[in-house]
Amino acid sequence: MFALIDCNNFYASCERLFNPKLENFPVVVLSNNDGCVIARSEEAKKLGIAMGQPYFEIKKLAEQKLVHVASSNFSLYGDISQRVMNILHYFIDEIEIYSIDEAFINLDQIKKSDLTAFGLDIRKTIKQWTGIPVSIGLGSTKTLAKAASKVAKKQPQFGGVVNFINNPAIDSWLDQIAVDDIWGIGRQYGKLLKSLNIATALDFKKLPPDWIKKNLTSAGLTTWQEINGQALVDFEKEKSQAKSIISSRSFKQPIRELGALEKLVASYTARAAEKLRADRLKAKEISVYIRTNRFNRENFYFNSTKIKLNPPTDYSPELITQAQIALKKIFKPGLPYKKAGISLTQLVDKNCIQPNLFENKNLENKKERLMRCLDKLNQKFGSKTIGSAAESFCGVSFLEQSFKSPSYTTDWQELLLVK
DNA sequence: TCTGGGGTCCTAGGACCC
DNA sequence: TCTGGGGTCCTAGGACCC
Repeated sequence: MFALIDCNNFYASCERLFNPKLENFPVVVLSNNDGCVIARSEEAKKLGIAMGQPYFEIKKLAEQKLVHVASSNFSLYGDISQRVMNILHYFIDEIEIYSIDEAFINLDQIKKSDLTAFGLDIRKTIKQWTGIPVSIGLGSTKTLAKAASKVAKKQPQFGGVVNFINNPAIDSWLDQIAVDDIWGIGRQYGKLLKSLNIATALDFKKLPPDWIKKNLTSAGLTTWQEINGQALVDFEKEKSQAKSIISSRSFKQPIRELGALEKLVASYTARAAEKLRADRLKAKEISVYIRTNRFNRENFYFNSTKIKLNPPTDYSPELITQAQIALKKIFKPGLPYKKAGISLTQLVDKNCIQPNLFENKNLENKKERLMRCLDKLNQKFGSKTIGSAAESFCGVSFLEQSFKSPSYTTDWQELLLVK
């Protein structure tokens, strides 16, 4: 038995915490470069603003309807997320943090007769201690718990907690959940299913498994089994080791010069390398990609290439050197590039690496100490305090964030002032 | 004019082997 | 004219998640 705790409209709710005037007003949060809408308050949803909609499409509406528009403030959201997760830990030892705004708990470890009341208690405490509203769904599988949390979010009469465990009405609720709202059914499968008149989670539940396997592959079959009450997706109490680390950005204005791209790729690589070292991993492979505007079909250019790293490394200068070599291989002069990114793949535990017979132990130790020093300085004095000259630090920002709220809880300079 | 970022998993098909 | 059978491994692309 599982419960899913899901923060409502999380980023929008975070923006409200320190700006209570926004309560009952529409709020949206934008992606990087203030490009797309990535979170909406209930009021904003009611205005018809869609998830992922480009900001320029709703700008007029937002002005007319006094929508509060916020650029994304991930240091704030990350910190509030931690506070919510800490409260869950207060109730229970083991939680599975599924995303920045969601966590599963395994109810088998709860010795309580009334699980719904337990959920209500969690919800009330999170709201009281952080100000963040959450929805909680309980189910005999993770997929059912997810579905229950959707009902909890949409049906206020349940006080934010819906229990599907031993619930005789479960099928009538599944009949009210759109098929593409099921965890594991996305846009493409949703389209396919709807074209066959399979509109709700209940319709999906009744499909023959062979058909699911054939058309939605094995992952789809797992979803079907979970909807039918067979728990296949395990509770994961330990965070699994990362398999890849990605760092990429779109540019507000297109970039044509190789030099500028080199600097950006270097800084993305430095950021990914920092994460790599924080996770005590090394990479066996680095890949780089660049692309032009994907909404301009005629002259679209995308290319990527990868380079093997032997031996595996977490040393920023080496990674940056290789990233720039890769970039030069795929760079075509004169194109208006809109995005570049790098990814580190084939990650291995840094302590489980076959050493090179001819490696210079002394030099390797020096490199490691240099990286440790770099990470410490950047931690203490702020990111990008020091770094590789290849990153330029030229002061040119390619990122636009016109509506960013202060980092109220993570930066001494930006604490909330109280009169 | 303007369109995010960071992940995981599965599968078909192509390369290779004998 | 006609051209086997049984494997493994890798990767690109496509699905999904938040």
